[in-house]
Amino acid sequence: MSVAPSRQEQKERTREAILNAALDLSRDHGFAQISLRQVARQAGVVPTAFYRHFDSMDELGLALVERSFLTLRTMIREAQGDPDVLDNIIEASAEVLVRVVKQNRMHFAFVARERTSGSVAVREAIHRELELFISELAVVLARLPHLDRWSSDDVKMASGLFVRNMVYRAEQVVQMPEGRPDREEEITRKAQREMRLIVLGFEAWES
Amino acid sequence: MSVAPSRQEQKERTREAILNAALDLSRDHGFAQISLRQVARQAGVVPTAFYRHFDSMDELGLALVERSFLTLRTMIREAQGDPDVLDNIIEASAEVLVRVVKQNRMHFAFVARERTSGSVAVREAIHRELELFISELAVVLARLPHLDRWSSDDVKMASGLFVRNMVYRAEQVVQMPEGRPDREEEITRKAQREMRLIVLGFEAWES
DNA sequence: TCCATCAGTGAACATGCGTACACTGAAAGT
DNA sequence: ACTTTCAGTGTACGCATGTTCACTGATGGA
Repeated sequence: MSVAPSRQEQKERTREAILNAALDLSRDHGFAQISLRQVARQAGVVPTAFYRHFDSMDELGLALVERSFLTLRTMIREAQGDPDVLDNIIEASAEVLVRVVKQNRMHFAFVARERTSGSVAVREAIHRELELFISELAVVLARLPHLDRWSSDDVKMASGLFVRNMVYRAEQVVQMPEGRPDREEEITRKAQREMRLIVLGFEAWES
Repeated sequence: MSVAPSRQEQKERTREAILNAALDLSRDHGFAQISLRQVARQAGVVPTAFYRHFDSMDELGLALVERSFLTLRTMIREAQGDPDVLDNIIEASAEVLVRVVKQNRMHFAFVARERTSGSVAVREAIHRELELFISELAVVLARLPHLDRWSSDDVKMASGLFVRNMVYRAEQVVQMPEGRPDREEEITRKAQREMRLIVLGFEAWES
C-alpha cells in the first residue's frame, strides 16, 4: 500500500502532468496552437485548475523552455565527465548528441520548433538559453588540446557553429521515424563530418 | 480615367490581396495561428469569399511557399548573371543574400518560420523546395574554379552548408530592427567568414 | 438584347475557446 | 477537536471561429 501523498507532492504531480500534457500535444501541432483546455483535458484536470499552476499558456511555455534546457545542461555535463569525449571530442560528442536527443526527443523537438515559431516570450527565452549554452560550450572547448591556442572569439564562433549543427541534427533526429538505426548512423556521421570540417577550417585559417 | 478591370484581373487582384494579407499577419504570430476570418478581414473580403480562391488555409500556405521560393530562385539566377559573384563567390553572394532578404523580408521570414512550425503539408513543401534549392546551388558551385575538382558529394555538402548558413542569416536579418546598417554589416561579415571557413575546411580535408 | 456565369455577400449555425465566480472537501496548522 | 488553507470542481458567460446556404449583381458570351 502506498501512503497518501502530501498536498505539496500532489500539486507537484499535477504540475508535471500539465507540463507533460503540453509537451505531448505540442508534438503534432506546435505549442502555440494548443489551447489551455486541451492541455487541462490531457492532464486529467478541469480547465480552471490550470490557473493554480500557471497564470497563462505563455508561462507554461517558459516553464517548458526551462525544463528542456535543464536536459541540455545535463548533457554537456555528462559529456565533460566522459573520458572518451575529452580524448576525441568530435566523434564522441556527436554520438552523445544523437543518443541524448533520442532519449529526450520531445524536449529537443520543443526547442527546435518553438525557437522560430513560439510566442515572443518563448522565442526570446530560447534564444537567451541558446546563447548561454554556446558560452558554456565555448568554455569546455577552450580547454581542449587542439583549440587552446585559438583566440577566444574563434572558439566562441566554433561553439556557435557546433550548437547550430546540433540544433539542426536534433531537428533531423526528432523527425526521424523510430527504429531506423541506418538513418541515425547517417546523421551521426554527417554531424561528425561537419564538426571536423569546422575544426579543419579554423586551423587552415589561423596558419 | 482607368478602365474597369476584367473579371479575371479582379479575381487575380483579390487572390493577391489574400496572399499578402496572410503573409502580413503571419509576421507577428506565425501562419499556423492566423484564422481564415482574419485573413479575409485584412484582405477586405467577407470570409466566405476566401473559398473562391483556396479550399483551405493549408492550400493558402502551400501557395505562399511557392511564391516565396519563386523569389529565392530569382535570387540565384541574378547571382549567376552577376560577374562579381562568379569572380568572388563568397563575398558577393553574402552581400546579395542580405540585400535580397531585406527586399523580400516577409517571404524569407515565412520560410524560416514555417520550416519547422507550419502544418505538416507546409513543412514538407518547404523541405522539398529547400532540397531542390540545394541541388540547384550545387550545380552553380560545381562550375566554380576552386571547387570543380571536388567530388560531387562534397559539393552537395558544401551547398547544403551554404544554404543552412543562408537560412540562419535570413532569420537574423528578418529579426533585425530596421535602419541598423551596423547589424546588417555584421551579419554579412559573419556569413562570409562562415562560408570561407567551409571552403577552407574542404580544401584542408581533400589534400 | 438576353441570359448564363461566378466573384463576392450576409445571415445563421454549432463548436471550442479563455476566464470569472462560487463551491467542496481533504490536508495541514493550531 | 477546531479552523484555515487551497488544489481542484462545475457552471456560466461572451466571443471568435470554420463552414453552410441562398443571395446579388456586374461581366461577358450568344
